[in-house]
Amino acid sequence: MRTKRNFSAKREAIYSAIASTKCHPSAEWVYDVLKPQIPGLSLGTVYRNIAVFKDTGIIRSVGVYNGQERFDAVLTPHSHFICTSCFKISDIPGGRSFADKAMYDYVEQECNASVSGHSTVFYGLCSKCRQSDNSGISTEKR
Amino acid sequence: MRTKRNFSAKREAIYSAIASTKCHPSAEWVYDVLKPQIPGLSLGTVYRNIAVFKDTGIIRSVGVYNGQERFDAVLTPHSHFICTSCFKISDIPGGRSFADKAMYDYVEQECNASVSGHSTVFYGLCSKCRQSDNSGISTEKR
DNA sequence: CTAGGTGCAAATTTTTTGCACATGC
DNA sequence: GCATGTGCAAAAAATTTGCACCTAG
Repeated sequence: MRTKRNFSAKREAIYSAIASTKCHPSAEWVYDVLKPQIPGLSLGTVYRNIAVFKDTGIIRSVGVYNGQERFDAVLTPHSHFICTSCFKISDIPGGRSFADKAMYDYVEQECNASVSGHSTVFYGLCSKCRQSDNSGISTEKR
Repeated sequence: MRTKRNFSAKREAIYSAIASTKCHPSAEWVYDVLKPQIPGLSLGTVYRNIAVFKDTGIIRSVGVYNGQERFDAVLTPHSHFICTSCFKISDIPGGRSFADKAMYDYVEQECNASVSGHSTVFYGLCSKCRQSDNSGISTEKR
């Protein structure tokens, strides 16, 4: 019954590409990174395996930014900072989650819902984008 | 110089459709709602006007869920609850923002960035989806 | 042999855009 | 007349999917 987590070599490679970077990659990023090493790799396979990982729960979606969904293999609670110019996503150190059980209870009561998670995202300009100061150019769309 | 905020009748209608609902609509929702009243309305116009509103800052994106970007005309700080099954988005009453100036400072230091905003999203199952209990079916994709 | 995994290309879906026309001032 | 707004349809872009094949066990 194999490793129980990853199966084929490609699946393994796709997961480990996601897990071994801090950039919270998109499917295309994974494909672009792996394609040189694994010439016989197709984008569809990347998407299909990412779907498997999401279902399994071994990766999470960080959200869709600039038209691409971004993923994270780190499952411990943490928050993100997202640059609105280059869409770089960074982890916020310290592992603060910005909401405790009391807040979950509050939301459950107020919304009459069952809350299973939350996410806090800070946005602004990363250091690089502040320097190259694209002030007038505005945040690119797609 | 007209009203200075909204111009054409269609633009006005599009903005007010967004502003007068609590559902945090998508472009398509706006189109579907307005189309019967304004038969000569095209989806492209809805998208173009929404882009104008975002640039102007009179609406904000709540994020992309289930493949569609959702918008909010309420600009005061507040958090959202999102049902992972039906993608209904609700405001969380109380206007809590879950992050203060101290946190902004912390993130700015740690990430070496300039932070201009943040958003907190709780997710789970809304009351309706809990009842119709789709437990096994998992959260639909597109 | 069987099931799962994959390449490939076509299809879907959402959003953007080019162009010609309309409208208000 | 001019700038802005718009319909329409085509284009883009990201993602999903059908199908045939292939390979490990």
